[in-house]
Amino acid sequence: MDFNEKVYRLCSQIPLGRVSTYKLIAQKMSSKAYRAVGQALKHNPNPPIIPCHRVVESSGDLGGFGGKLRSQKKIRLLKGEGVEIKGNKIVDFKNKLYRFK
DNA sequence: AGTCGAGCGCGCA
DNA sequence: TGCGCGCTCGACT
Repeated sequence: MDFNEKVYRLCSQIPLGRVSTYKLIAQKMSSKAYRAVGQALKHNPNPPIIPCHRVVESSGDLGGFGGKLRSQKKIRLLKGEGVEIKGNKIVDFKNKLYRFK
């Protein structure tokens, strides 16, 4: 089980209308390589299977794909899934946060 | 309170 | 082999 495979697995476990954070994912795999998680998702080998756009920063911000990158469409898609986004922040982030039980 | 720097793991040059 | 990244947190200001 490679590092990024775990990441992919966890991401795919995120229910519809929920989001998660890099930190939680890293902690779930007993690592503190938060950035590595982001990189793994960035390289994302299975776009349709892995909802990388549901993974955001722990502060509730979208992260790199929201404000910095031009991936505004992902936000649009995310909204369509039930995750409301205001600017580059997630509305009721804590409420929608999925903790990988 | 806000800013700065370090540290993790993987991918690419 | 070395550096950067879709980040996070602790320490200092």
